[in-house]
Amino acid sequence: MAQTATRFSLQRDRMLRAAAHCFNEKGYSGSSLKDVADILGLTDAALYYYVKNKQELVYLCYIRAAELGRDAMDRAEADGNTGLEQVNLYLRYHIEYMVGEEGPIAIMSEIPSLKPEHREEVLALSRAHSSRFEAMLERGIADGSIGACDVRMTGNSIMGSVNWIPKWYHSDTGVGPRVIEEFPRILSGGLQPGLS
Amino acid sequence: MAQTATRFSLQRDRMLRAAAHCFNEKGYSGSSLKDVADILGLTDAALYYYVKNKQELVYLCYIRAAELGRDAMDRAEADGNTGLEQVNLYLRYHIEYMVGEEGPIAIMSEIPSLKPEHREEVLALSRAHSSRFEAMLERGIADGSIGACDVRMTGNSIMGSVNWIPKWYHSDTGVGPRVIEEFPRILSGGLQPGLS
DNA sequence: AAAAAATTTTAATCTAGATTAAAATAATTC
DNA sequence: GAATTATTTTAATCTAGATTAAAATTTTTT
Repeated sequence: MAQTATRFSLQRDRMLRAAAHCFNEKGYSGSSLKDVADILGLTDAALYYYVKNKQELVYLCYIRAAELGRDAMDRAEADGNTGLEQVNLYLRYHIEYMVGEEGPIAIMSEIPSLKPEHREEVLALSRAHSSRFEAMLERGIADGSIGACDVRMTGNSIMGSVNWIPKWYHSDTGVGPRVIEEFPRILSGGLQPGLS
Repeated sequence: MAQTATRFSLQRDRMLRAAAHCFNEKGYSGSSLKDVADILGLTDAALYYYVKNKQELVYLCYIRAAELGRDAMDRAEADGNTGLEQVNLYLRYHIEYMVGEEGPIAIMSEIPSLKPEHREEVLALSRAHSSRFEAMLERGIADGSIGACDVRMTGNSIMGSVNWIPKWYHSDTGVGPRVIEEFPRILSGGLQPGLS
């Protein structure tokens, strides 16, 4: 999965996680390169050794986010049998990435402000991800593990919920890593009583 | 609800909606005052007649968002009987605001980059809103309309989903206003089959 | 441990876009 | 319709923070 980890690629990866942290916290504009550099104990200028400019930094964060999302999806499809199982596994794996060692993962909230080529590329990845998720839902409907629903909207709804996690999850505040267990249940189980 | 609508307050309201549109679309940084002004057919400098600076513009957008959210909550508590009914009504009302005449409503994604006083004020409103929603869930658990769950996390989960709506909802693309009907059902119904 | 390559810093610039002040126009009041 | 008040524009500034180039340091290679 990871191409031979050189000093360079490792440091760059740390950088992407630091950037994701800042962007999730204070937004793209709100985060200066100095904010990111501070986390790494570097000077802002040093970041330019790893990326061409700030634009590219967000872009790379988004690519990284897309890759991890895809990875979670791949694993879920491999490991789950029914559509519902796959959905639950996907959620679990993706959330594990978000709140675990690999995290934080950047929220793709500013795709429109990327430059055209980058925007198109990220959008394509993002759409592909949504499509795969919708396909999972359809699979579940077909095999009877999921009730009939508008997969487009259900997908949007669940993905939105997932995307927002970094906004309220901070390992420090009481919530802790039980998200990993709870979250898939909440989303796929709904609020109905008597089903737990 | 609306204090006597003067020319000034009407124009300012238009301005807040234009700003919300830009911010939701391209983020705070990504949106220049010129972007906002263009929507209104004004010059960027003209905006300063209505707000002190860009900071205050976001701040006001967030206050407006909080007020509309509170309003939806008030109405839901008044109109619904069981906890589940209230939750569903709240979702419906809030989403109606988002996608209807009052919309768009700014996504509060950059609270941390507000200046301290503003940040505290908005955070307080935001927390109050979450608390009320959690209280609704507890009410539902108590009256048996909602199954036992971690209200904190369930609240975060559902609110996240709602907050993300403006990211994918655009009246132009196929989705259309059926969100209003579908969304509450998806969130409170979950994916289980045989319950529709 | 000297030489070469990789990484980081220092110290400038450079720039988009926020902000301001004064002038111009439009709306309202008398 | 003249005077007053409200709104908008024009034309400058002003500034944070991105970017760059050259020098300094650290790491790796031989």
